[in-house]
Amino acid sequence: MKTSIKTDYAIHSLMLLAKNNNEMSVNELAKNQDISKSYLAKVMQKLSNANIVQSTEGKSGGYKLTKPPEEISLSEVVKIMEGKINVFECLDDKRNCKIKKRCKIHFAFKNSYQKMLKELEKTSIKDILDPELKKER
Amino acid sequence: MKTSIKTDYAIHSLMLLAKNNNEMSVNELAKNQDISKSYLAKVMQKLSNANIVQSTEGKSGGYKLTKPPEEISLSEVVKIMEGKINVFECLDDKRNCKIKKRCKIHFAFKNSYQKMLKELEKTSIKDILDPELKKER
DNA sequence: ATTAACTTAGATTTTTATTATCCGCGTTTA
DNA sequence: TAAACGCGGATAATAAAAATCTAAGTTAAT
Repeated sequence: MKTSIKTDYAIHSLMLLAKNNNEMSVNELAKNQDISKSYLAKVMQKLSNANIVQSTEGKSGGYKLTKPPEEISLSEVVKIMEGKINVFECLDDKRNCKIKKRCKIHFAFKNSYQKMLKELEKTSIKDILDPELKKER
Repeated sequence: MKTSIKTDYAIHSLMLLAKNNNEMSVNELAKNQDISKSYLAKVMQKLSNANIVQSTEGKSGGYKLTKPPEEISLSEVVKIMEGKINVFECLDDKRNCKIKKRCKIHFAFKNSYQKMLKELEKTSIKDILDPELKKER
């Protein structure tokens, strides 16, 4: 059980946008992280659709945050990037669990996932903007 | 982000063992759930190695619980079946995150996963043994 | 003692999901 | 009007998960 690399890309891209007050293009973001540009483009699209970043099209376009980094929690990012999550198999429709609504396994896993998100709410993009690096210089 | 089907198989098998006080073979367990026998065999092996069930070999062998179902939490099962979990990609070594120990992302995700497990500790195999079915009859 | 039903463990294959790439289009700036 | 960008769909490559296969060792009954 792990998060997709998309969540990783998203978090690090948001961090870059937070550091750089300016707009950044996918190209810049990808180069900065040394990752696939076209894949990152998808990630940025998702963030854009979720209104966590704003895009400007055309030449010299790019992305910028729609709100200050302290207002973007990891929970929010995870929810956007991981999409509809089925922490327990039973939660999606592969096994046709007939008592889904009353299923206690379902209930327990759903709750536990909520607790996870709740914990992630405590940390914002600003919080993780490595202040330790500054200290070390 | 979701748990593997192995966790699903494990939980349901433990439930079956809890209901059936007797030993059950992989064959019986698989038929009962209508799933792959040889794959379930792997799952049961893991549970056996983790000492959550006990196996007896040879003809008329099978598995039984090593402790009462109220003492087996979903947290325990998840930990066994999902193995070393990387809720955040950064936690494993794909990206060579140099500051792992001090990384705040790492820290946040680790914590959130702990919260998830803690919540799952509250529910035991006994708890999910569908008492609602009994009520409805 | 031999057979049948079982667990164990490794190796291999199949299937599915994730990650990455590609392409054509619409938009903006120089 | 060309260059640099975002958008979104389609497709390909890769990796991981799930399933299957095989051979061995164990026990109980015949």
